[in-house]
Amino acid sequence: MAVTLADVALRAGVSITTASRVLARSRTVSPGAQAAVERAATELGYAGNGVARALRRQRTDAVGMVVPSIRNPFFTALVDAVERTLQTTGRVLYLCDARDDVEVEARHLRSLVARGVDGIVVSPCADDRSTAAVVEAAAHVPLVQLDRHVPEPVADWVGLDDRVAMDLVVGRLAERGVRSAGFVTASIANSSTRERAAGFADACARFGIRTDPRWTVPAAFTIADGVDAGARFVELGTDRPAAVVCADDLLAIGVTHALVAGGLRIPEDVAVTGLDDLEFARYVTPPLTTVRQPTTRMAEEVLRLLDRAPSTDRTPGVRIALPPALVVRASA
Amino acid sequence: MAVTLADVALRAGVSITTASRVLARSRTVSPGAQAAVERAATELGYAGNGVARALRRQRTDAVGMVVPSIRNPFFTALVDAVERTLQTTGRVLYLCDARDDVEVEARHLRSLVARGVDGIVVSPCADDRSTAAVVEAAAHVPLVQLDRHVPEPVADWVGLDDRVAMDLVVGRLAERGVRSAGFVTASIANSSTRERAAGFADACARFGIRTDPRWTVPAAFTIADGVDAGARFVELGTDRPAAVVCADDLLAIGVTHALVAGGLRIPEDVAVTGLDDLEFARYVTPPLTTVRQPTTRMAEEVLRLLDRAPSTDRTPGVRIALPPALVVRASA
DNA sequence: GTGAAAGCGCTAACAC
DNA sequence: GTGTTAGCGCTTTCAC
Repeated sequence: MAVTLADVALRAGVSITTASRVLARSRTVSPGAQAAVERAATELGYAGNGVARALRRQRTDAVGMVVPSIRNPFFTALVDAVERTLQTTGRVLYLCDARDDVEVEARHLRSLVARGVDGIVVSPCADDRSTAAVVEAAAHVPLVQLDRHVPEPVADWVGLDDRVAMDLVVGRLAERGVRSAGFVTASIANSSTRERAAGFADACARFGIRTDPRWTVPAAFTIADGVDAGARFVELGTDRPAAVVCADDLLAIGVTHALVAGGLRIPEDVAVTGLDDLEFARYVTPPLTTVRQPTTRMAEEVLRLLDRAPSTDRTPGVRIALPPALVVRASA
Repeated sequence: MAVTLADVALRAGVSITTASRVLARSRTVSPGAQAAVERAATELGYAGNGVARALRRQRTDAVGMVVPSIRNPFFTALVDAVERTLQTTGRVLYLCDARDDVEVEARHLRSLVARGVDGIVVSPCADDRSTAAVVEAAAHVPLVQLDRHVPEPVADWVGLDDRVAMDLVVGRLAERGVRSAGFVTASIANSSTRERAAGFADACARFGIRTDPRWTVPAAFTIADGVDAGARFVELGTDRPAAVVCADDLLAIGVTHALVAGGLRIPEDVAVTGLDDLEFARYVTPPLTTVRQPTTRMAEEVLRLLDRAPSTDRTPGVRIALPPALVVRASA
């Protein structure tokens, strides 16, 4: 059996309460008792029981995070930022990977709630199909959405201003004299894909850039799907647009790969843009012109919202859209 | 306040015990009571309290995992594999990122132990400096090391047969007629770096490939450090080796980038090899020749060891080295 | 088949 | 400053 507070107290010759007080630093204790308890604890290898502690205190000092896919470097960057920020408050982060599956996502959400985390940060993998689970979780514990969000304003959200992002990208293309552009995105319905598609269309209209339904290629947020999409543009021959705007960097990396394989020069024959600014973006050939997401800033805002006292104005559905920054490299 | 079992029982008109039996499916209950409890539970939105449950049952059905860096795609691939395997047993995985910091690693390990996870999977970021924390955690809960391991045989380990991996890579180079090779690795002391360096040296000796201290470049497991290392080889001019063997794919990607930027042709002027077979490895220019780690197999073995009944022969320090597979692409 | 009661290990009143 | 007492919400004997 694991050693308990009672064991420590017994050995130190004090009451359980006193032992608790020194080990949890909750109140001042006489130097003698202090020393005795500490000594007994180390001698016994006392590790504490966080489960009992959590049950009694009704809090765990842990926050849960659920991301659509841990294989997507953008989300790991986000996780990294959240962890780093969280660490300053002495809490730990439990990360769960939904693996792009709403069922798995729902399971993780329920599990985190049941485990009594003090808060949840989630990027719901799919719009409406994620809604029920997010609403359910939000009913039990403070929850804020990061990057993606479900349609209804059931919980706060922090993410990128996708409209501005698309504006920056398309504006850059216009500046280069591009007059026609295609769009590659993930076909799954979620807030990111929707906003970016709409933003792309608007921006093209504004800058007088021609678009065409045949140039809108649905995929998933993976390099492999980007390769497939890129191949489609190669097949198009001279009917292809002067640029391909991608909804994220993974797709752009794949598209780039396929276009180059198809013998096209980037950006001379086709310009390519991404979105995220992954670390890899600068190491592909040619280096990717993209838009950077302010992940650190996002993490800070998310935790600020999460820690908002429940008493203060809990207007649910606060939306914080952070501004992106254009990163010009060689691809466009 | 959250709704408890008592609330459900009250509303269903049964005892707490009966409600518990229905909700935990622990014993058969009369159909009437069964229905009443289930109805009351949904009406009240009962979510259960995993903390109380865990305290009483002395288990959490959760396993913790600590990786050196979530920014390294190899570890996320590993996490993915472990999660996928774990899911089949109905348990959840809590992932912690040590961010290459032994202090953070130790904190996470302690936190997981205190939180009563049923098991821990850890890839210790640094050899000896990780030992104390790993030993401490292993003393409290079943623990197995994955990929990296601390020097002492304090806990089981599952990983790659690094010697064989280096043999495959160097053998491939020899096959191509390479007669001299440099080595780029992370300078931090851990089992992976040590084994791979030794394996490289041995294999070169066996295949009659010349090495040189000046060609051994220490770095960290990042693309950026690979770029720096690659630049060093460019500076070497004609003194450079005919091949650069990298201890992982991130380094190889960076080295490739720098060599190309330096005007060298790969593999004609310099061959480059990696290790891991990240998804990204096939999309760099030129596609990377590397060695694949059997992540799925690793995950299975890790969980098998973790779930070994404590009663059975607990010979600590079982080491399972899985065989790698050479993946030949254009870079070597 | 059902319920009363004990208790997992800890913290927080509340006395002293 | 210290200890006694009463739970946190649940599962599990043990009677009925």
